[in-house]
Amino acid sequence: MHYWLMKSEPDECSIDDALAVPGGITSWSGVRNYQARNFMRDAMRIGDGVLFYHSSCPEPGIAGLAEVASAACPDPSQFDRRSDYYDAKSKRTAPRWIMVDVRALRKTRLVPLAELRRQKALKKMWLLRPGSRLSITPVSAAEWRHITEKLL
DNA sequence: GCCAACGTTGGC
DNA sequence: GCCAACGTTGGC
Repeated sequence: MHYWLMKSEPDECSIDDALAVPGGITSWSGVRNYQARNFMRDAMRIGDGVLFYHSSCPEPGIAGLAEVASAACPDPSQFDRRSDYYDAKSKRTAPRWIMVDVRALRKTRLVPLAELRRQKALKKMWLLRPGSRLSITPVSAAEWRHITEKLL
């Protein structure tokens, strides 16, 4: 069992948007970073806990809880010429990019990035590393417990 | 809108 | 395989 923090721009898909879909299932497509891809491919399992994070917005922070709802599969957007995420170098016989399904579980209060930074217990959280930009980052069990039990 | 930090690309 | 140039991310 692992835990993750996954960033989404609320303009694109907010926690409200994700919860509004029947079943709460969102295809987490569009990841175009190898390290983030490798986390999905190598370490994510169905049922893993997910902190749903709003990024690139007026109030960046944790906005909800979710879970991994599928195994990794090829991300169709890489083959779609009209998609922003089209990758001409990716072949159907050897897809470069993958996605998982994420099931939104509930909205939480918004825990702002600045508040996360103030938590001693979260000092080592990947998200808070200087210069960290990864859209999918691991969360330790201790970090998960601290956030879900003390901050939400 | 700025810009620092990263990641990727491609010439050599 | 190096590394400069370029593109992207994302907080502020």
